[in-house]
Amino acid sequence: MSDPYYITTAISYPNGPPHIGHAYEAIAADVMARFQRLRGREVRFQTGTDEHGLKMARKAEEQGKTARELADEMSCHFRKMCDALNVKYDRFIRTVDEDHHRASQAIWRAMEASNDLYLDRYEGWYSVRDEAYYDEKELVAGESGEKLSPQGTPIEWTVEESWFFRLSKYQQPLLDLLNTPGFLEPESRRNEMIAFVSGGLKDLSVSRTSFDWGVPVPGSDGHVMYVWVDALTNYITGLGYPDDTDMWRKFWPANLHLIGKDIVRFHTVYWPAFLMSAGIALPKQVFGHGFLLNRGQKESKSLGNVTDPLELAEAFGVDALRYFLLREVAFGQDGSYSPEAIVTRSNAELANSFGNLAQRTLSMIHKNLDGIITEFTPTDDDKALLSKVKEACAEGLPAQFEKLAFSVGIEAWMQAVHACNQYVDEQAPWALKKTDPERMRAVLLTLFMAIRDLAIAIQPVIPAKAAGLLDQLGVPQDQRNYADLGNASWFSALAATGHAIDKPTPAFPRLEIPEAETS
RNA sequence: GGCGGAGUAGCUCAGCUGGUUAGAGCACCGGAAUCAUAAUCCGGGUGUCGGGGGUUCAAGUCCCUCCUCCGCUACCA
Repeated sequence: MSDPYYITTAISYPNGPPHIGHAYEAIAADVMARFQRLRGREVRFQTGTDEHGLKMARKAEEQGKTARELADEMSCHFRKMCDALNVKYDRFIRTVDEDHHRASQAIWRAMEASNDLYLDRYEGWYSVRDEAYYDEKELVAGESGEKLSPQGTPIEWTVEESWFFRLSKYQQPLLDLLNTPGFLEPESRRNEMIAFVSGGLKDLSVSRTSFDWGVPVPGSDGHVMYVWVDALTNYITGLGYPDDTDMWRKFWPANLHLIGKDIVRFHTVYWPAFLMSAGIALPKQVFGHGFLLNRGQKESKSLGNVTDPLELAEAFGVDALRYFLLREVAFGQDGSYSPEAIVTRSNAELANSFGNLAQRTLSMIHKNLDGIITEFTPTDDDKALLSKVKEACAEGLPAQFEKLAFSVGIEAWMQAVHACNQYVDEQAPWALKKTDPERMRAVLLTLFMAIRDLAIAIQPVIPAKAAGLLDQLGVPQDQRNYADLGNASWFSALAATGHAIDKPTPAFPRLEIPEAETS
């Protein structure tokens, strides 16, 4: 058993095309998944779409389609986005999948068996858009005096029979859970949820009769599950629940649910309560990341500033986008992005610092050593550099990534890149070429070794570019894990093969800021 | 209304349990170098650390108060 690691993103509600926030979460999760794989762990990474609910049903109606047709069409966009962004999931789950219905009904029965579900009436003002009921008191007046939800969305008086979940019963266990160090991060979210649960919990309405686009409640005709019950269940569906599969035994409980800060409550209050009720182990960690703002502003259709993540990827490259998102924004906090910021960051760090380091080094090796990698005797300077690089790559970056502090980890890596450029200037191999060719060789090959470490370490963030660079170096595919950083003999092994590098090509071309669009 | 967070160099932000001249990156200015993707390296910051008051030998770092912004949450007439 190789230390299994199960990570999930939230499943996206596909009532519109994917936006930058979806891309951000998917990329962050993918980076973590790749990171853990490269650490030698057996990883399972699941993402997908949450397709049930009244909003989807109505949207389909508007478009003259069946809900299923709309779901098929929209879900596809999300899957394509993942594929385009090099997000390598093991399963792209859809809540319309047959096994998901089965799992949802199974967890329902398990909760029912615990006597946590009961039938009652629910009536009140219901907002379809918010998927929530409101008290009369909460309503606000619209422009023409009509009643609206606090969010300003239309509401309608609704009376329905509904199943309720005894959430109130789980107040104390939930508080204990939330107070468990590490369960909910970042800390600010933890405090919010503790405050919320401390304030008392009301039982939760968990079924609807007003529409049928959902998972049918077993043994209760006319009821479909409230959207969050089945949505959250996706995390265990993907492992085979309710069957006692190998995957289930290996990967549950999940190591990490990576979600947006807006749905922390569902994941750290409702979901654990459902699991406790059903007698299922709880996920080890939930992390609520921040939002990405477009030049400091939230994206919205009305502002007309919605960005298609695939356009960004196309304009700047997938890896540059991935690098930017994880490097620029402190994970857990909100962040801001703009084409200029992406270009600036990518050029400064990927093109100028790291890419150029590789290019200048490999170019000199190619020209002055015929590209041939050979053994050499390092001096103290060389050892000092390699030691610093190794520390950043094998310890600094991994320690931070483990804590989901991606930007801090990348910064540690960047420090090592700077140290290499500094070393190049100090050693000035171009001058040694005339005075001491043997020393020049040692310097260039020291850099060669450093670049290999740097490329290995940054793989989770920029997988395609890093692989391209490792290919240029001649590092075998199966020797690119973090553990290989500790392998001191790789260089000798490579030299023994008489390996010679080809004429290098720049791995990270400089980007240009696109012409300002007149919007 | 309550709880919590934030307000630090032009911009984005670090600054743990209070302690030498408050830091980093970007941008900007000057210099060096010329292997490299006009890339690199070195040097350059007198910032009312949101305002005011207080505690202390000493406060960005603690306390009070006010202002602004954000998050969660509640609700009265």
